[in-house]
Amino acid sequence: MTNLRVIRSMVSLKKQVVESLRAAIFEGRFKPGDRLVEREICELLDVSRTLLREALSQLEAEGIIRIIPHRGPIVAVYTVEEARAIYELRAALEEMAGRLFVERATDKERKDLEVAFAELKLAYKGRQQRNRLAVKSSFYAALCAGAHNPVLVEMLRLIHGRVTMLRAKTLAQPGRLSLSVAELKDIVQAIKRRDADAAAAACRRHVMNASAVASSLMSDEESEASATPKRSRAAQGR
Amino acid sequence: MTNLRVIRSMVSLKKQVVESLRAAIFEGRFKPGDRLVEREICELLDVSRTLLREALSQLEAEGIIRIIPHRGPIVAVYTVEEARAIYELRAALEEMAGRLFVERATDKERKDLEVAFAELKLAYKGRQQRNRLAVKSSFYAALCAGAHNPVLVEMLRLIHGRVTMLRAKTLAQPGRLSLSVAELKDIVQAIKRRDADAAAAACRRHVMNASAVASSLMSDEESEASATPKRSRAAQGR
DNA sequence: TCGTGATAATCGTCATACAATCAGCCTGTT
DNA sequence: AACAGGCTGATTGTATGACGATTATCACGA
Repeated sequence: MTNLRVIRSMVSLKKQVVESLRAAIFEGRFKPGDRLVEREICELLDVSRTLLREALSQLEAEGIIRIIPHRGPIVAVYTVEEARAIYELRAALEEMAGRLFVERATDKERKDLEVAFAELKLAYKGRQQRNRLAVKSSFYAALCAGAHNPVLVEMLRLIHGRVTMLRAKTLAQPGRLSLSVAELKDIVQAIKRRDADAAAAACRRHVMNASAVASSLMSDEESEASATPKRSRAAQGR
Repeated sequence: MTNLRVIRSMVSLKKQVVESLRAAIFEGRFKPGDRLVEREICELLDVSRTLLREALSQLEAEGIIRIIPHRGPIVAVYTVEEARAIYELRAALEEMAGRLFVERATDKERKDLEVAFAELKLAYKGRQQRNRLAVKSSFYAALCAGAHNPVLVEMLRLIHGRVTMLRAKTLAQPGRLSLSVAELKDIVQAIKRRDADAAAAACRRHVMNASAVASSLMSDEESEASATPKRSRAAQGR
């Protein structure tokens, strides 16, 4: 059954714009707090303001930018406490995913997960940063697929977006890599044993470790920021 | 400290449009599957298509409408299995909220919750449907406030939106009311005892009961719907 | 130094336009 | 009668340009 379909992937320009902006932000080409002036971005992407604004609306709904009335969109800035909240929720959701996977995944899905993990283990030995993100993301995709809960997957997508932004700095933490692989291995093994509680616990542990690293980094940076005389920010009326 | 602020409730027209549409859908003025033709809605709300489309984008992100390429937006239709997924996630989130409330709520927040529950108990004795929704929503608001996790609250908002749509039919289920109050009472009491596990369990139980009712109703309706041949809508202009 | 007003930059919203696509109808052919 | 194909109208996707409203900037005078 070869795929005869015509390209037809006219993915509606708008989606292209959304993805392009999201990618740009995740890659750090726009940093938290940066203003995204509409006309500039229009020229950059070569689309109309109408369309761009629709895309920005969507990104705001995803929580990766904030649109301040009459000032325009800025890349979202998370406070330490929001970061904690994000990881806390992520822990709950991934715990749930791990448990559901054990309860519901088909044999094929279990196989897929193991394959994804094998690839991940391999990629983490190498040195390419790029590859790692892709591989990790496909590991998560496999985990999500086995949970058989589309709404959970949707929420995890949102949360992972926010985590990606937080991780902008956390990345490339020395020693964290091998630890991370070990944690994921725990998950995979618990799943293999069909031990739902252990899988859930392993998922939660993995997130909480990541959270600990991230939040220690963030608080460093925060204190350093508050020590630096920062340009005064306009009061946001309450 | 009187409030001198000028009205300034220029809540950005766009937000008004979003809220107006959301309310209309929740009230059942548009039903799942209905097409939302852009120009008609424009006239209805007396706003430009530009603005309307931004609002629709946002509603799509919230998951209460779906935009089908080149066919336009329709009110979201959930399958039985999506409904199950929604309640499943809601259970997990509210369980989390209940637990966090016990762990973190201030005395004032605990008091607020009890007040909200008292009002709810009262309102459920009365006969006004309207009031009940408002009161229940403020009960949840109190619960969320004490959890001290803004991201959780955000996700719960999304989920509750979907539940509201599912509940369009589930509502006014006889006997469910007093049961529901009893379940909420369990939550409040567990919280009063500062028993996090019990509070979490009570929250989960409450959602799972609601889920059971909803899904039995839905499956009834589903079988009936598949038996009835759907009618096509006729064009009115002649 | 501090207000204060003028000025520029940017956003919020609108009206309009047009190509691309979809849905239903018509028609001609078999 | 059935059906392929084409025509037409409705609707969406995207672009353009405009204009008032609001915020930010900055120079200027008390």
